Amino acid sequence: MLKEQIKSLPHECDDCPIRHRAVCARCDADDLERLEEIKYYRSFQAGQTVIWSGDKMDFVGSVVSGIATLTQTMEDGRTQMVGLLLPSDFVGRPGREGSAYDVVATTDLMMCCFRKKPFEEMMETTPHVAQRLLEMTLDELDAAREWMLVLGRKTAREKIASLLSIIGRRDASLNLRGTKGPLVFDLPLTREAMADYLGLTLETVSRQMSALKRDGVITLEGKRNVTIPDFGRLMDEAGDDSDGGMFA
Amino acid sequence: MLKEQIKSLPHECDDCPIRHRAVCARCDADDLERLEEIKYYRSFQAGQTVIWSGDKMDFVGSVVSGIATLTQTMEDGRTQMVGLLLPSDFVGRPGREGSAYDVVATTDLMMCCFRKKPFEEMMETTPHVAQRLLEMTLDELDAAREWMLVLGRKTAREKIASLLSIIGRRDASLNLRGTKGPLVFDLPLTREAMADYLGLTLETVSRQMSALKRDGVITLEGKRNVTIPDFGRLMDEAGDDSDGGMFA
DNA sequence: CGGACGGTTGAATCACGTCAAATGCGGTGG
DNA sequence: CCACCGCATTTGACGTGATTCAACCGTCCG
Repeated sequence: MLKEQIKSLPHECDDCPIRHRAVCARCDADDLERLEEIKYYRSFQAGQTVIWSGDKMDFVGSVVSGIATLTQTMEDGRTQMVGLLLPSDFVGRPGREGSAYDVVATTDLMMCCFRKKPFEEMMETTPHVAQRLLEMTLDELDAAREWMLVLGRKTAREKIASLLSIIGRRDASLNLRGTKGPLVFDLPLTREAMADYLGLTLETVSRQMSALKRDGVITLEGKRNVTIPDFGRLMDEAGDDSDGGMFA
Repeated sequence: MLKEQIKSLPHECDDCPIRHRAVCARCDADDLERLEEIKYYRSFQAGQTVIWSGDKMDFVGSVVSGIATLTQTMEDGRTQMVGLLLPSDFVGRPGREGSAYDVVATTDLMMCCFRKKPFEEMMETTPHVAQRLLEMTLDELDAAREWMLVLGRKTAREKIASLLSIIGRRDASLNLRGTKGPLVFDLPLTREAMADYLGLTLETVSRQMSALKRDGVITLEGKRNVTIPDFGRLMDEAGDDSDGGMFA
């Protein structure tokens, strides 16, 4: 798992796994050529901090593979996750010096970075990048707002079910599987990270996971491998409309 | 208060109160001319619903005056506010048919609306609008994330203090007053709306307001008029760094 | 006057947090 | 191979902050 980094040699954009979803999704060949000039790859090990809140950022970029978290921390140590960065998600904000959040690699992580200054210039001149970034930011805003409902109004059990359904759905859409039949995936988060995501303590997370298992909503193989026998059931537990909002 | 609507006759953009903050902030004379052609004004009374979640939206627009809320509701009636729309804030999402949220006028409200189709076309052709919208959306995303920390990790008392400091600060910046000396403003929200904002019950809101009053953090004149004798003290109660992040 | 509405307050309950101890597992070294 | 450690996780007992349910108040308005 340590030497995975070796295969992290620079890709060509053409065969980049996030080519069609990332901030560069709408770029044409010319745009890509310009991007190639200002881009570079960086890899991080699981647990490593990508940026500290308040630190100066001289790049922006996309998650190519792996998972990272965006967290905010209060002086007394209480922390809340405010973003979960999956492949194709964008990191950093054009037009701002420092990072507003801690960014931490949860798994081994590969990032495609762009030097910030030239990237900002490119945003002014080529519309494709800015358009796509707007679209992605609007999506993130919607996700953040859904998350606010979870944090503000759902019970612990509903929160867990919501998280599992989000990850399960996202995983299914990545792997092009439908939501019929049992859904199996690895939970890429520790109990503590789940707690930070949901505004709970890790003990409560653990208890509710056990409860969902006991009640047959989920099955666990080891601590991290989750299977969902009935996705509709999980949606009910999450308190969500179980209408067909799949593949959003 | 009913006949306020009468003075709501169409403005010229030139003397629009939100000219320099709204989505049109960066537009030049030519851009404005194009906008004028697709814009119209709509007014709403306090309590009126601007759009229901799921309804088709044939416009986007800016809040010119008054306050509106963005809320999400679960089937069983639990509701969470996910946005507080103050003058200059943008409503609606280009490239989407329906509204994802309920939008409700909290006070009497004036909106500057643009027909959606032509607005979307304009976004493609004139960069100023899209650039400004991206900037505003990124700001909203930051606000949503700060709010997530409030919802997930703060106590009831801290939540109330956070809300008061947000409204107080915003009010001070609108009226060009500093945060030195006592700060006085009208609370534009009912206890219930505050509860929906903070993920609390209205009883808890009421109790904590009383507690903050009892402890001298705030003073109330009637139910709605708040004065903050010491803003730093309020920030402490909110659990925020009381550093000088003013006028962001 | 009476009813609607927003707000306050009290008492009882409960969901979740806190504190503490136990379990299980992979890794490391003897 | 086994003893030992570190770490994530589970589980239990207990405390508490926020919700729930309910009574009550003041103001506005027909």
